[in-house]
Amino acid sequence: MTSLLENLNEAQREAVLHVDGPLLILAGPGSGKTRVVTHRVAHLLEQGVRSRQVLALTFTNKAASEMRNRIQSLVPGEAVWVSTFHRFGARMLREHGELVGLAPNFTIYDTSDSRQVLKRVLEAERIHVMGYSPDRIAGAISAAKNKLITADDYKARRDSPLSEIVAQVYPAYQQRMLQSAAVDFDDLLMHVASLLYHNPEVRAQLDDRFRYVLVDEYQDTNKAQYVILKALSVDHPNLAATGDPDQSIYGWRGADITNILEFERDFPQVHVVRLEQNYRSTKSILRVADELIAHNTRRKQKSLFTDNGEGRPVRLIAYADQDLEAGGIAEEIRAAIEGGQRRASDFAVFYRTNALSRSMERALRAAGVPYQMVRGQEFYGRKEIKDVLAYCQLANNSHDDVAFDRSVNSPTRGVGKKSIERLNLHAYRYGTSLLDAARQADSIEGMTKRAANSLLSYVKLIDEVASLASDSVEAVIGTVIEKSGYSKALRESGDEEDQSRLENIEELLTDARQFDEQSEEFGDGGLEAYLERTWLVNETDDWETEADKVTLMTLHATKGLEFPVVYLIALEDGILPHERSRDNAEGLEEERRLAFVGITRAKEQLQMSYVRMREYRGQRRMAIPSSFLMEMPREQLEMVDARSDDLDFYADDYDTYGVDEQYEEPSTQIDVPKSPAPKLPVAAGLTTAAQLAGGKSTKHSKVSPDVFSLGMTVVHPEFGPGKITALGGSGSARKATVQFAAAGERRFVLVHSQLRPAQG
DNA sequence: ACGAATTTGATTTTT
DNA sequence: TCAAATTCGT
Repeated sequence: MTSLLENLNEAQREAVLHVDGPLLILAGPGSGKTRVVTHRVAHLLEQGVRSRQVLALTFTNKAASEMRNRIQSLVPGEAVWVSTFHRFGARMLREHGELVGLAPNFTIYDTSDSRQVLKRVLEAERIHVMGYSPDRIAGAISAAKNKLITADDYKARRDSPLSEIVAQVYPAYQQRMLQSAAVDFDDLLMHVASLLYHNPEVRAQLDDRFRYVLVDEYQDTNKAQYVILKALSVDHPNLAATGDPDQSIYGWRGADITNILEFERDFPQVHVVRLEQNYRSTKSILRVADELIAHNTRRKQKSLFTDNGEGRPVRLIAYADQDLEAGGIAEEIRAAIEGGQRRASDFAVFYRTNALSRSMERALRAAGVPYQMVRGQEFYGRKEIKDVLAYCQLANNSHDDVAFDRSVNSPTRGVGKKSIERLNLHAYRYGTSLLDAARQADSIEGMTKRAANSLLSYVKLIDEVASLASDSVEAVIGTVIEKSGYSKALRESGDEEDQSRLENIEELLTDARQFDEQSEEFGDGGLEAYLERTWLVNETDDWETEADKVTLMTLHATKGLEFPVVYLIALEDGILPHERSRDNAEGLEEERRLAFVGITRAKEQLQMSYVRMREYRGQRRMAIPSSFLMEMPREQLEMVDARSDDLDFYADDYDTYGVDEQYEEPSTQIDVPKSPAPKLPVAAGLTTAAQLAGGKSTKHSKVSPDVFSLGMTVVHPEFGPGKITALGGSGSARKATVQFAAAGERRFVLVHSQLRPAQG
């Protein structure tokens, strides 16, 4: 009991001790929010609240699993339900979906799947799109759903041609989705909100079941999420929201900052706690952030403070162009690493748009500095993975026409465009699914004998897969891969790319096996559960945090993270307030928050920069410094003009921040290296061929994933000796990237790999 | 049905 | 500029 409150400040303690009634935790950056939330859950359980009655909702899987783990370590053995909003929505719809006309075995379409459906509908309904792209139309539908405007409620506005299109296509799209027993991401929330609204008994039942609801990042909730939360907090109004209006950066995705601004109005008896002490950044960094964000109007007054040291002044540099900017930063990072003051992983470079990473990447590569980009390329989104999963989806839900489309002719089996067209017509005419239409392939007019036969054997395969559904997922996917001829086609292809596709498919099989093992232990397995995971959990959720590499990412991706040294680049008009956002006040404020979020990620050092000339879409253009720079305490910034050649930034001996080691800064020149810097010794420490010999004998002995560490020399029976260059995840999810002497770089899921530490 | 050629259009992207 | 998406040609 006492231990729970140890090392908490006054405000944190207040939040942790709050039990009944609504609670709003306004948590500034670096204020120990997660600690407060997890400790509060532990405290609730100590007060006799049953763990089944607690529901914690997050936006990302990463946040959910972090919270889950931290609660677990505080109160072992207690099963609190921590979930993303969308997974929660999916779970509710599996139970109560019939109330909104949804079959329980529904499929969840990702963005590209639902875009596919939309295009179909636009075509089938012969809707004049008047030059609006499907993406644009989909965006409008999504926005409507986020605002909880249903297809029936949607009304076209006279002044908006786009809304006229939406008014036509939205109902048709929604009908098509329901027919296919499918939902898109937005539906997961909208359907739940709607069923809670229309079914008072269900609402009451769930309100009772989830007595204590916690929400993370409340500033990012949209209307649908707001309504869900509200509905779960009528009879038991114990909603605890944590968030920070100043970090609301997803307005463009439907997040409504009003939710957090008006929480107190929505829940009159709310207890408000402000977490204002920052444990992350130096005073100078915090001051810059604070002064900038003070220019926003839609916010809650907070006064951030820190006991940390003053630290170095925040630097603002003007470079001549982007290559000098990137080169200067890369060189500085290289020097700090080489001088031993910093590790590569201490550094992060943030930018507004992905396109800005290019020059930075080039410069880092030239300087021989290892880096990683947090990318959006997700494992389950890869073509081959989606292809294989489509068979499973269809076996699970025979109405899933998108899955049919995707799988019916991949690998190619002689069912071409013409046959599909006839099939479509038939299905449309008789109102059946494509799969059911295919069952009657031989009686469809115009269908060639060849195509009909192919279709019938395809249907047979799907039926067989469906009959396996109660088996292990591994068996299901294994069957698909073999009997569909998918792996055969890849094996026989000479294409290099197909080779890696094959590997990915094998990784999928491994992933399925891992899922089977886990569900054996904890229950809740089966094909549908597995599919749901592929739809709602993407692999980028655990990127390699342990890798000793410089991190490059967009500002949006930085939320929740921190780095000792941060470079914020391209602070230019039209880029950081982005040109598409700066016209309206609302948009401009969000851009400012984006800058605020970026700045407050920095622990010890922050450098902001802009250039005078930027190459943009092929055009060289004069760049104007961001207006945000004028809103910062300029007299406290260390301003540097990189035109002068002999600058010595660290000539003065600044107070170094806080408890940290006082390190010596190299006196770095800002001018760009004239010749490429020497490459890092990547292959250093590799095992010799002699050490390899013993490797194979360890092949089947189990090794705990925890024995592996960064930089460790390892041996693989197939690929030989290598060195671990990156590590991520923990337990059975622990993954490693290995640089092999002979076989290049490869990634492994450690529990399943044959990777072993090298002996000797 | 595939690869080449060309057209287009271009923030951010938790799910 | 440049990459993705569509169309074209075989």
